[in-house]
Amino acid sequence: MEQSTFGEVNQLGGVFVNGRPLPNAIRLRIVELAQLGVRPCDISRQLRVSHGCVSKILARYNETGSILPGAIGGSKPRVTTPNVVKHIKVYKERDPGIFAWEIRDKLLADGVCDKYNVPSVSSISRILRNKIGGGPIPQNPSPTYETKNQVVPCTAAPTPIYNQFYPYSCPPPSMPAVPTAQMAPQHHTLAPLGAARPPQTTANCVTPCMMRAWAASSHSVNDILGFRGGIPQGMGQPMQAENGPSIGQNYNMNYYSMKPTVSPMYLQS
DNA sequence: CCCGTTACGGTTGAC
DNA sequence: ACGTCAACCGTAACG
Repeated sequence: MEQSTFGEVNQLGGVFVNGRPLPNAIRLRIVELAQLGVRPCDISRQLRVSHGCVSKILARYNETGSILPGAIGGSKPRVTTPNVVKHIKVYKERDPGIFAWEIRDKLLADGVCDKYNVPSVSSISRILRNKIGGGPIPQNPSPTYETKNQVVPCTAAPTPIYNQFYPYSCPPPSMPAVPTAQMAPQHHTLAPLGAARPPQTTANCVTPCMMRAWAASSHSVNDILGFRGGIPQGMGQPMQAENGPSIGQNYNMNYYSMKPTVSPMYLQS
């Protein structure tokens, strides 16, 4: 976008792009160094990444097994699925005077939704207004009124907690002014840093990234690995899918063709 | 000195 | 087409 895409320089002399994740190669290097026993403070200095960032990336890796950043932007998955709308419609038809909060309770009671994915009262009202045409109904007497900070992790029946594919977007792992020698390619067989990581189950195992499982950003894989035709940019060697149990396994190769137009932040002006 | 946490200014993408 | 919103980002600073 703007010239700021070229990056800023932090106190350690490292280059970063404000608001954007660090390149994958550096994230990977952070984890690798940590596994070699390098202290976080030394990693920070060596890679010229703030210690807070090192701490965050390592903590996340320990927790989720993934080095990748979370999905930026987007919205949570819709809770007003056709099924939910259908039920709301039925409730409204059966009892035209029903309150939105009553519908909400009913959705819970009937098992249509659970507490995590039940629409908010305002959402229900909007559904009634927009999709059913029932006009606004009172939300008033609701003690459970909530429209904000509604956590909707999609735990309803068969919905997986984690995305099948790593959904995150990330710039390609190339970064000017960072010595590529420091990002010397490794054979990535990273083990968990701690004991907290759940075991990997299959070669295609989904790394449990709790953060944003809903945003299946279609350009994520290209972005994540910086793949253009299969060669990761900024990496000395291609990162193969079979690399280790924890770094490359989140991606489905089919993703590569989903959205050819990626935004390589570190390559564009 | 080390490191976990968080305010801040920023980007992103679905709605 | 565009604005809003809520997610995420890394840095810097604090404790």
